[in-house]
Amino acid sequence: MPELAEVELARRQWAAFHGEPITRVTTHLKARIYRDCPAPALRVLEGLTLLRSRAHGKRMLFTFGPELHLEVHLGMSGKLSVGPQDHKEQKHDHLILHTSEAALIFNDYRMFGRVMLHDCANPWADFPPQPQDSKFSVSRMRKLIEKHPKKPLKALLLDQNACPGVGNWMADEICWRLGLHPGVPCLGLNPALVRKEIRFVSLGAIKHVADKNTTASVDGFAPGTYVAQVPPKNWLFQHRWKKGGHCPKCGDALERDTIATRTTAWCPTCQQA
DNA sequence: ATACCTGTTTCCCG
DNA sequence: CCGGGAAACAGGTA
Repeated sequence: MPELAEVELARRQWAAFHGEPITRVTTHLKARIYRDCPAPALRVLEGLTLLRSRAHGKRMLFTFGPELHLEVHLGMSGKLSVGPQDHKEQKHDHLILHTSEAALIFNDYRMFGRVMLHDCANPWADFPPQPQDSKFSVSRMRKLIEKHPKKPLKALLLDQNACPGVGNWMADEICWRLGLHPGVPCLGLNPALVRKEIRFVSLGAIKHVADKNTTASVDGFAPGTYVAQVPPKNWLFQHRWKKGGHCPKCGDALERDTIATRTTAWCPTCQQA
C-alpha cells in the first residue's frame, strides 16, 4: 500500500532505531529487489550505526555515514517492520538489519520494491520539491501544466517528477476534490487550485495515515503493534474500491475504469470532463 | 479458476 | 528526441 504517507510511516518504524548499531545483516541472495546492487554488498552495514533517515516521495534513505546510505523503495507490496531480536525469518523477508534488540525487516512478496546503496554525500541532490515543501509553488505547478498540455490530469498527478509521492489512490482523491474527471487534459487547469488539492491530500494523508500511528503512545513502535490507519469517511479513499461505492459528497454511484493506465474511481456527478 | 492490484521500467509506436 | 500506451515484473487475495 505504499504511497507517500505509507512510506513515511514505514520510515518511522525503522527510525525508532536511529543511534543503534547494526550487528548483522541478512539478505536473500536471489531476491529481485537488489537489481544491480549485489545482496552481499549490504553487509558493509554490519558494525555501522543507523544515524538518521528521511523520505522523498515513495523513497526512503537510511544514513549510516557521511557517504553511505541505504535507499529503499517499497514498490507495490513492500513493507518495513520491526520484529524481536530473535525474529523468525518469513518467506518474503529479503533484507533484515539486526540490532542488539530488534530486527528491522524489509518484506516484499511481489518484489517490485528495491534497495540500493549510495556512497556519496547526497544521492538525492537533484530531486524535485515535494508537495509538502514550500518550493512546491504555484509557478512550478503552472510550468508543469504548460509543459504537458495533452497529458491527462491523473497522469500528471502520478508523475513522480511532478508530484513526488502521489500514487493511485491519492491521485483519485485529488481529482475528486478538484471536481474534475481524471482524464481531463492539463491544458487550461488552474495551477493554484491543483497545487492546493495536491497539498491538501498529501498533508492529510500524512496526518491520517502516518501521524496517527506514531504519536506519543510509545507502543506505536513496539514490534507487532503497528496498525494501518486510513483517511476518514468523508474522503473518497473509503469508498473507491467497494463494489457499488458511492460518492461521499453527493451519494451517487462511483464509476471505475482504467485511466492513465491505472484503475481509477470517480464520481460522474461531481467530476465533469 | 480467474481477475485484479496504493508502482516502476522498458519497449514500442507515432 | 518526445509523449503515451502496453507489457512485464510476481505472488497473494477476492
